[in-house]
Amino acid sequence: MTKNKENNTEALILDAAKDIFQHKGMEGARMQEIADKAGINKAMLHYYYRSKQKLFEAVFKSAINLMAPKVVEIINTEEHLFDKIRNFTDKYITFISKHSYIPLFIINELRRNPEILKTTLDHNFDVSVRDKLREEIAILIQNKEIKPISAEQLFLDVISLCVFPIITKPLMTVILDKNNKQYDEIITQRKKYVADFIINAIKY
Amino acid sequence: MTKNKENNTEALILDAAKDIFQHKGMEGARMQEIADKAGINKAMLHYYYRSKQKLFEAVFKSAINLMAPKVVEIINTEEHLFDKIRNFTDKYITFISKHSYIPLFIINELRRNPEILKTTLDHNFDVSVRDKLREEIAILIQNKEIKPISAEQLFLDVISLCVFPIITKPLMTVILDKNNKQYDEIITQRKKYVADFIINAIKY
DNA sequence: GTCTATAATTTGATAGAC
DNA sequence: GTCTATCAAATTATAGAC
Repeated sequence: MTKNKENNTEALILDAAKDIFQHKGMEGARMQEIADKAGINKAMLHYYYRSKQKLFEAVFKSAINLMAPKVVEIINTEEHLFDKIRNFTDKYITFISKHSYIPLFIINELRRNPEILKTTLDHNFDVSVRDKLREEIAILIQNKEIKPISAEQLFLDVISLCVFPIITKPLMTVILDKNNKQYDEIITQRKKYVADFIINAIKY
Repeated sequence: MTKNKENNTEALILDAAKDIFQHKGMEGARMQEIADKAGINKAMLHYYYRSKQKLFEAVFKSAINLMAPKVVEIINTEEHLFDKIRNFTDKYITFISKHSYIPLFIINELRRNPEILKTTLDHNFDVSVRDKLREEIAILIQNKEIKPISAEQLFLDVISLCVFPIITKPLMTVILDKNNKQYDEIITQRKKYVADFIINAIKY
């Protein structure tokens, strides 16, 4: 069937493009390299995606749509905040470790083009999710379960502690004088460590 | 004097190259753009630095030599750990805010070329600094002033909480629904907030 | 839909005059 | 040391056969 073949090649190209773009960025990536990785001809990239820019945008959207739901998913559960934190740090560190190139890819592209998110993220991360977290925190503060902190700062803390040590692995292995395996073990330990750290920091 | 003129043009080129490379990366930067910014001819870049790669390396070394001493400086004081943390987070967030493009520049280049640090950083961040921090933490644990934590994890915590929210500003303004000014205010508040957060997390 | 061949442009680098 | 002019290579994009 023609339709299957179309989808197959198109998906093949996108997979190859993800790999190359996410590792080398927009400027560092070469269309020829993507074609080679996909095992097809360079002309096909233009047949399906018209230009390098359009292909890149498809990859970027795919990256955003992979990452954003993971954050929302856990915030939207009905657990106690402390359980949310434990769940999130564990799952998110595992997830980011598997896709360690994606956060940097997103951060970099956003610096090049700060507008690109406005057409992509708004639907995933809408007002209700933010408000829900703010309310939950407000109640816990009232009940004196946690210290008076802002939801924004806590959100930044959680994401920072999970993501930054993973994306800076090449730097941190040198600074901390660890080999790859030793550093991976440090990251594994963080799955539990970070949750305890945060909860100790905010609880009364 | 000829010598002055030499240094002047050379420095002019390096300044322009810092600006362009640190914002656009190795592949995104254009020699022509650097020449324009320096107000001189493109041929001059090659006269002083021979190739794009060599010019880039000069910029990278300059970035490392700007960042690394700041970390060592504060760790090497004789203050109590809690004061070190307060001092460091305050000064480091201020410093990184002023040079917000440099951390990402270093992280990205290290991913492209993980070997480059071995000839640059080793002298700045040597064994004695690491050992000193480890010892100090060991003593505080023994004295039951802080919970039993590893120096490596604490180091990662401190750097992550300071740097990540700054380099992800374009992403976080959208997620948290803040404008530039509001987000800068959040970062300013972190100068005190982060220290309290960390100390609460580790103290008995 | 897929391929080969090639056009069109960009860009790092150099030659050579002053 | 500095400039103009130009080369040579790389790279995106397209034309056209099958």
